[in-house]
Amino acid sequence: MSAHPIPAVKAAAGAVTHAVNCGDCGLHDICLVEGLSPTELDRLTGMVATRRRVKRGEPLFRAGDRFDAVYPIRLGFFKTRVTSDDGREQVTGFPMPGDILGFDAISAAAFQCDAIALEDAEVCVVPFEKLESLTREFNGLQRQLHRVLSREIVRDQGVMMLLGTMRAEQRIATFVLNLSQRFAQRGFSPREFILRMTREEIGNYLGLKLETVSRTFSKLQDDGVITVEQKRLRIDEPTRLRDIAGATCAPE
Amino acid sequence: MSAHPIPAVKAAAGAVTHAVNCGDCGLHDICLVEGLSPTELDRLTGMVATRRRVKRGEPLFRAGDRFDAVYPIRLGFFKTRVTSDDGREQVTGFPMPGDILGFDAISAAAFQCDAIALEDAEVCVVPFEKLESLTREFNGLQRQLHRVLSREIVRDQGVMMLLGTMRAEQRIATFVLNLSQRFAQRGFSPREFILRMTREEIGNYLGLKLETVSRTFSKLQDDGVITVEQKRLRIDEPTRLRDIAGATCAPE
DNA sequence: CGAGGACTTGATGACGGTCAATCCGTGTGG
DNA sequence: CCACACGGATTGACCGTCATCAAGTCCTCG
Repeated sequence: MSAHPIPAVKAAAGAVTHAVNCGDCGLHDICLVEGLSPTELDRLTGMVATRRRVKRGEPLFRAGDRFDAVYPIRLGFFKTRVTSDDGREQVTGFPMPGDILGFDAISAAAFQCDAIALEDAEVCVVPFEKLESLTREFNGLQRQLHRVLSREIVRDQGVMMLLGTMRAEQRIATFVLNLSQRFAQRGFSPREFILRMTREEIGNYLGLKLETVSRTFSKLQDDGVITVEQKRLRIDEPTRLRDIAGATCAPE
Repeated sequence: MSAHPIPAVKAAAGAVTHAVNCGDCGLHDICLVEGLSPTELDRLTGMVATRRRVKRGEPLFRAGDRFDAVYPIRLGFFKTRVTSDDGREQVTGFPMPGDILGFDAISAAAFQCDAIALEDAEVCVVPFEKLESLTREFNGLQRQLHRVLSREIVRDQGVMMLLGTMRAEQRIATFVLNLSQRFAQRGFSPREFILRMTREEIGNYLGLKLETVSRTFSKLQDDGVITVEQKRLRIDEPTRLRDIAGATCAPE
């Protein structure tokens, strides 16, 4: 994988400063930007002076790190995971470009989960204090921030439904459809995409073991519903996949 | 169970208007009120002109209802649940006094879950538009609102951990400890309390069947860790219960 | 006081977990 | 450039946990 060109600016380790324009970002509908006036957009853009690159496998932040910014994703897949005191891990999501990382950190002023890049990635750095004060000026931005926070809560409800009530096959089908929809929202093919995460990470997220994930993929392939080879996945029969998922409220 | 006295004021069905004082509420640390200045408190109180009573088994709201207020709970236990298109249900929480209902509704301007009273209950009615505009005036209140929203997200992560990685016994132990802590926060005994929900509701929340819940309670009782008789539960050996729960990050 | 829901307990079986062997693809170093 | 090593993925055999089905008891509430 080719390295990102190194920007010719002086910057803190892993931090990059360069021209940012929220209006040109192409992730409008998903990020904070939806429905803002030009003035609001300008001010938001002015605030996001910094970006940060994260290399594959590296954490953007870890549970316990001090919170002072949220991170809209520009580029690349992440996983978020929480770890219990006795060492069990739970993957809580696979955020992708347009999603915003860090909202779990507001309540305790410290991050509650790890955010690990699944591939070389880039995020915007939005200082949260500044964002808060900006939302006091602009109703539209405030509204949007609350919407995004609430969307996160709704997403989590969907994951609970998934973990609480679904069989293995249903979980996998739901997971695949969810990815498909999110790719579609972002203008990518909903029919064919790359799984950036391992079977183990998928399994952990879905409350299954990696062997079960693998077996279930194989079964769905035998049934002609999908084609999987390694990380490449194609949905051959969306309708049947949806039937298997059971018309569920897919998380996110 | 004796009926609530009917207030001698003209009010919408199920709605009651009477003097409210957030400062006297006794749910400070949990609700929106924490750390507000007297002025802020006054204005918040002024906004919460209405309370609403909900009878046992009745919904405070249902998925799809139009959103215009959030509901801090004054009195009584609720359950929240989401329902998938194909009819599966998932209980997503058991909010109690001090918790606030309705944040899932912001994103789509409609509630995404049902909130059902598990006993006769009373909530404050906080019109969300007014709350938003008040938070634009008062930093403290804004900060607190964001904290509460974020706390909800963190709570959900804990539930995912529970559903994704724990065995039945561990789930039950975690569930009991969680209730215990929340009772303690509210000034009630953490050692002995009433389970307001049925075994089936507990099971649904924990991703187990009601028989498994019953059996697991019985086993923990045989082991001398807790005493359960019907809805009454006592924790006899907190330490062992914590061991079983596995020092987990207990949701909420 | 009666009826129906809630709870308990037992017997059985299925789904997914566990353990293990093998294959594959990728990236690394000689 | 090739060989090898290692992590990831697949597949099989077996087993355990929890779901399912069923019967019976006990509260609770009307």
